[in-house]
Amino acid sequence: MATTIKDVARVAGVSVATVSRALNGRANVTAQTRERVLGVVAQLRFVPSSAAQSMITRRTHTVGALLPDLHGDYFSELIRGIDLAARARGLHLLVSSSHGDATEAAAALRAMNGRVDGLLVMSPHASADFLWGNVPDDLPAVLMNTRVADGRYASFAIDNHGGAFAMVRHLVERGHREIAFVAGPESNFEAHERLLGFRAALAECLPGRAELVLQGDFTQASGHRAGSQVVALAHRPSAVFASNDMMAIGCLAALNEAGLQVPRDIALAGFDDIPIGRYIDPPLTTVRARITELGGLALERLASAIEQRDGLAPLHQTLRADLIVRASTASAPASASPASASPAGRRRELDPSP
Amino acid sequence: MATTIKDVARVAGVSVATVSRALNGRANVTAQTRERVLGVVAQLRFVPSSAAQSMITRRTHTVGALLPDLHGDYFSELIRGIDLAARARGLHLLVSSSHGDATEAAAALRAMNGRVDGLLVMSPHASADFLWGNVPDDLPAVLMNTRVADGRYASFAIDNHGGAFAMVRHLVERGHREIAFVAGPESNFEAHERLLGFRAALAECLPGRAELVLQGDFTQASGHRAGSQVVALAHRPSAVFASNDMMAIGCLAALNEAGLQVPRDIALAGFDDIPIGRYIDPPLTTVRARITELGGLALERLASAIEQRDGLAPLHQTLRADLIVRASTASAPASASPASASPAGRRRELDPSP
DNA sequence: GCGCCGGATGATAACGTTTACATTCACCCT
DNA sequence: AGGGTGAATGTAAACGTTATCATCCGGCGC
Repeated sequence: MATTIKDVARVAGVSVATVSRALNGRANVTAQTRERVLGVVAQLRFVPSSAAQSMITRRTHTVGALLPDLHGDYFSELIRGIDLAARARGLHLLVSSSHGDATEAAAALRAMNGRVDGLLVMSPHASADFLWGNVPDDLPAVLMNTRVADGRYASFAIDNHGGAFAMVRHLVERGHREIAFVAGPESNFEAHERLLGFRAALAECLPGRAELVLQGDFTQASGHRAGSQVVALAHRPSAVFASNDMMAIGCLAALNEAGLQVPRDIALAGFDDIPIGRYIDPPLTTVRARITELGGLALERLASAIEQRDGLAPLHQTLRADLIVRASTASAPASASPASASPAGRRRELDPSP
Repeated sequence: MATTIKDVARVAGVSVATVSRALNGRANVTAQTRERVLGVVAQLRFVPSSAAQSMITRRTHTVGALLPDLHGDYFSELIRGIDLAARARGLHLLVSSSHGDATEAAAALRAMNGRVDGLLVMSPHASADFLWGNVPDDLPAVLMNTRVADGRYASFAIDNHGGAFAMVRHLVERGHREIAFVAGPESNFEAHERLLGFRAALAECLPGRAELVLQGDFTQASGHRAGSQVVALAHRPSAVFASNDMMAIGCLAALNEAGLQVPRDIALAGFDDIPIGRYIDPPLTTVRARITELGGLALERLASAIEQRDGLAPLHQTLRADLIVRASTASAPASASPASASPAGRRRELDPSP
């Protein structure tokens, strides 16, 4: 039987109201009384029941994060960004992930109801209807990397399209004309955007070329398979652009196993800029998706939506995705004329930030 | 103003007690009544207030996880293991991490009070006193990879000592006589255990040799620094054993930059078996720390402690850490005689599991 | 035919806070 | 001097559930 505010009141010789006021730092309590109360609180090791508190204040000081998965550096960084921001705001973080289908995601969403003051949603299942059906109207929510763009929710996204576009342009500038693209899972919004960016760039930079798209699912294993497929092609492309770093790394392994050297024999690029990317050999050219920042921004946004219920405008913000050129696309292919050595306005590997 | 159980009762024309019974699947409710109630519940989109529920039942159906950090694959896998097991048990997961010092960790611990039914603790600050002072006596807790071994809490740990020992033995069998060890942060319990395992193996397999220990902090960057130090050594060791994979990968980059080839010029080994390890070039010999499993087991254990309050015996369980031999330690150093080609009882890279 | 039994349901008291409102009391102003 | 003022504190009503006990009612045994 845990100690309650009544025990504190009794021992301190005051009423429960005074204890509550002293604890919550209300003004109208004598310094002397407050001190006595706080002393008793410490002595009894009293901790207010957050259930009772949130029942009456309707605040849980907790936000929920609905994630599709937890595999790999990507989500680890995302959670880290969210957690950091949440801690700074004094909010707790309830995570829920690994739900295979929409039904499971809906159940997870519903189960969070009442436990959280707001919701951070990153889910391939997050259609507008889905959210509307499972999130109470008055619960603030912020979307991350989803296709939902109606006016109801604020949302943040990486510029997947622009990033993919920039990467293709970079490869073309390096002299590549045959670029294989390793796609992510078809149902995934980000994967789709990256594919569209690839296509758009292809249409603009290499008009008329047939596109070479290999199917992957964002896992290293699928990248490895794609790499093997590339090796087996009769007419081998001079560059492979994997739509995330994990697949690029899997692909690299397959290429190496086949005796191909990157970038001498074939160029390789990824997407995300996961920390590991700069430590593999060769360091991976990629697109920096600032995922930690994405998580942090989304949480900040959610926090202010929670604080001032009236609600800010449900703005959609896209985070720039910068091209990071490293050694894996270093030299032009033998068949092509060397491109300009160092295009301006391109980011080199200078910054020490993770 | 959310709908409450009273609204449901009013609309369904029954008492709140009956609604509660119908919702909780109690036996003594007519099928007809239950159906009507459930119909109204669906119609009103009623969701019970978990605050009110947990206030009276004293159950939150939530467990808290206190982690030291969230960087990298290690924690990502740990959280995944915990989340998977929690979902299977119908428990929610409240994560808290990134607390630099003991004071912050204590605050995090205290803030979880009342929000969770149990605690999963992995913290370098988790001394016995620390826990005793900040965790209520009646709150079940399970420790992971900590030095606390008194009888109060159940705990799980990776066999860091045994894993490090096995790795050194493997390297010695491969003919290595000069093995550099890249240590983790000094305050970290796991890092310490791995160092002790290294020392013990050295004492047994290469008695009389001076040990070569480089300081690291489990980050890739520190591994890179250690690699540079190794390169600069007048008398270069024939193998580097980094006490986690991330440092090994950083180290690999430094070795490559210096023109050294692994394993031809120098052997390299890590610890943890993070997923990325098998996709780098060369694939990394390492020790498999089954972290996902660790998280899952710890949660299972906590869940049963929560269910039957009487409390199981506070047993301590150590998870075997298997040696995984890959290419990064493939060939014997030029100076040594080739060891037996394939020592029995050693694990080869066969299994497809992550 | 009457009392009893047991299953369904209702009324209501918890649970531990916060907060609106009431009370007390010292002090000050006219 | 007397009433008004305002700060400190107390009282009690919420909050939305669950659980305990009471009540009701039909059926059944004697």
